[in-house]
Amino acid sequence: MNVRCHAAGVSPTRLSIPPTAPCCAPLVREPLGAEDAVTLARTLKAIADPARLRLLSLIAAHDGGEACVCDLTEPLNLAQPTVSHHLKVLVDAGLLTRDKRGVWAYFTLVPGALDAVADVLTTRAAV
Amino acid sequence: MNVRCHAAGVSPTRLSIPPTAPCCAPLVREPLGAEDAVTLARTLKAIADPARLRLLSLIAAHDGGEACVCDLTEPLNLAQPTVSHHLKVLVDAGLLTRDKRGVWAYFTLVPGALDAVADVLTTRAAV
DNA sequence: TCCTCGTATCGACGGTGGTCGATGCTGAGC
DNA sequence: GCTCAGCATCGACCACCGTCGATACGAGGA
Repeated sequence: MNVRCHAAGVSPTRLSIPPTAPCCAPLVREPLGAEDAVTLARTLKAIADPARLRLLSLIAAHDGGEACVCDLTEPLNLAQPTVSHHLKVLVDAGLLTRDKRGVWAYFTLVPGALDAVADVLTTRAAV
Repeated sequence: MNVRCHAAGVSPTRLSIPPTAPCCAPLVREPLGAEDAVTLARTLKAIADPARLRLLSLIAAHDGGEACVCDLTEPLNLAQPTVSHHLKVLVDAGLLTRDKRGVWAYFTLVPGALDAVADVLTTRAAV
């Protein structure tokens, strides 16, 4: 039903995004400052929702690592405004990029964004 | 002011806790199921708060990797019931352990709990 | 026993967040 | 021009969450 979304098949413009550093130093190395805590919490709040976690997962697993809203509404069983709202939250958090091509809006994971969050949470020594 | 908290100096009982696996497979490998998403989101919601992030950080950086409520109230500039509430949330999420010795309650990071969350978020190949 | 201290629980308040229907906007096609 | 499809925004509703004062509980000491 959503096949035609990708039938358009415009060649995607690959933009190189510098790996985002959402915050600060590893959580367990030194006491977290108040401001850093707010910043990191803001990013984590964006991920800490079942719908948004599934959105990230669905987009990552989708063909080409990108998906439009019409691909995501059905598997999440949510209304279109709700999905659009969640996607906006993820974009504002720097975890997704929106690429509007024609009528469709394609969303892609920002490379390194999730990893940066994971690094802050890791208690093991960094690579 | 809080020095006497640790003046008691009871030898801590080191309990070996099996590394907790909060959820599931890496987020970006395969579409996340609805139930797994709820589970993971519950854990992330516990971390996605400035006060709780600082609590985790303060406890990790504290002497012996443990701290009591009286150590945490002042640096967070929060009332004691609020700190106690946040600690309860973290304990319920499996991120902290409460060890009540006498009048004081000592909190410790659950080893591997944060790492498990980080692993799910990581997009890189696991070690 | 009574008192004190550290902590947990309760109740209430205000703020925030997830959800949806209705509506507006913008390309694509006729 | 008009219409339609895909998406964003708005407004409203309801639930949940963070915070605090008041209070209860339990252990230690006088």
